[in-house]
Amino acid sequence: MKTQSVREQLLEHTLVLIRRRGFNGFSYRDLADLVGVKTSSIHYYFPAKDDLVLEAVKEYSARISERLRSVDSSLSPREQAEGYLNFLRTAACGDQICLAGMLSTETLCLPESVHTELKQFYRMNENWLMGLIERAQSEYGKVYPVTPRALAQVIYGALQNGLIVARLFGAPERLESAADLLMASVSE
Amino acid sequence: MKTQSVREQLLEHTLVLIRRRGFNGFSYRDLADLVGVKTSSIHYYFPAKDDLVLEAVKEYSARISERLRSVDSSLSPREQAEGYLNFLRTAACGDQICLAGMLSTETLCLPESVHTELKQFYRMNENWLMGLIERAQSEYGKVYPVTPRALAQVIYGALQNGLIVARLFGAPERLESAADLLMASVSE
DNA sequence: GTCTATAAGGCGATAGAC
DNA sequence: GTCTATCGCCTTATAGAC
Repeated sequence: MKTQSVREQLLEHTLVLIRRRGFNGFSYRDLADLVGVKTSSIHYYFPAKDDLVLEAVKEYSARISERLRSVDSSLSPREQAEGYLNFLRTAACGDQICLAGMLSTETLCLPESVHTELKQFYRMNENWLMGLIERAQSEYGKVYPVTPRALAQVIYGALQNGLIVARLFGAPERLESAADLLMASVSE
Repeated sequence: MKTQSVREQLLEHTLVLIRRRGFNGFSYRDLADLVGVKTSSIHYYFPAKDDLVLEAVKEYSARISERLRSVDSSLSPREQAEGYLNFLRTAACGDQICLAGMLSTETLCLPESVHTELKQFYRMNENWLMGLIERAQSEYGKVYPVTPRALAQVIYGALQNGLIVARLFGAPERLESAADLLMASVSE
């Protein structure tokens, strides 16, 4: 466990708070107590709550981007999908959903700058899944009832909802219907 | 426009407020101002905010239940699905997502009684879609890469996420990828 | 039923000492 | 950088008059 600066600790706990309770579901006091500072110290690093959430979504997006980028593309689409799903399965066993999935329901309460980041996040994940599907299509000659783009959007949306519903039902296996469709879509 | 009792007006505006901004995103003051009463009057009908949200989700669920029940089951699966989608398309053109889709992200802030209603709501919609898919399977001899139950869960989750993302992107057509998969799944 | 008044505390945010 | 102190407002909720 590496030592973190106060700013890093604030951002880290903000990620957790948002993924658990949403932008409107936590306060500066909650965050300050977790880090062990006073609320006024948060304002030193993040003048307004909008600044905090913007930095949080940028950080979260950067982490997922790095994770996608680090996937070994010499693996088969099936193996790549399995790795992607195992990451989501870990989340489905806890009480945190995707940060973007949470914030996108709070769209009307968030500034344009956050919308921009959230849209980019969705596109990044959909495009990555679409790449897998297209490769399975060209290499295995698979045929789909809808376009690879539409299928990627459906699967990604179902995975997002799967995390939400897994937590609601207290049943991580709720993610598996979407996982099954993804695996079926990229398998030979 | 029928005259509504104060209680009915409160519930009606609560549905809109939750679908726009979520449970943590509106206050008794917001609601009171919309109806034109004082906040203390809300407490007369709904002692606590938890009571208000519970009644709201029950009312919303009853409306969707009635809508599903009233679908003419002599229509083809394709026609039934088209009607279901047109209802969702109307929502996707406004700024309100599904009430259950919104509240399910706020699970950790809501009482057990609301969880129970939300779970029942998800099951109702998934079962209805599964019925369509199973009928298409038996009547048209369609084969799916996953079970009808899993496919119904995937499609319903993708439709829920579709409403959220349609609003985020300001693009109602974002719902169409999930709509396309549903239509492909129930067409001859 | 609806109101006024108020309780008791939480909210984001700022000023200024250290 | 972090603190104390405070501002001004909002929050849910209740008591009691009408």
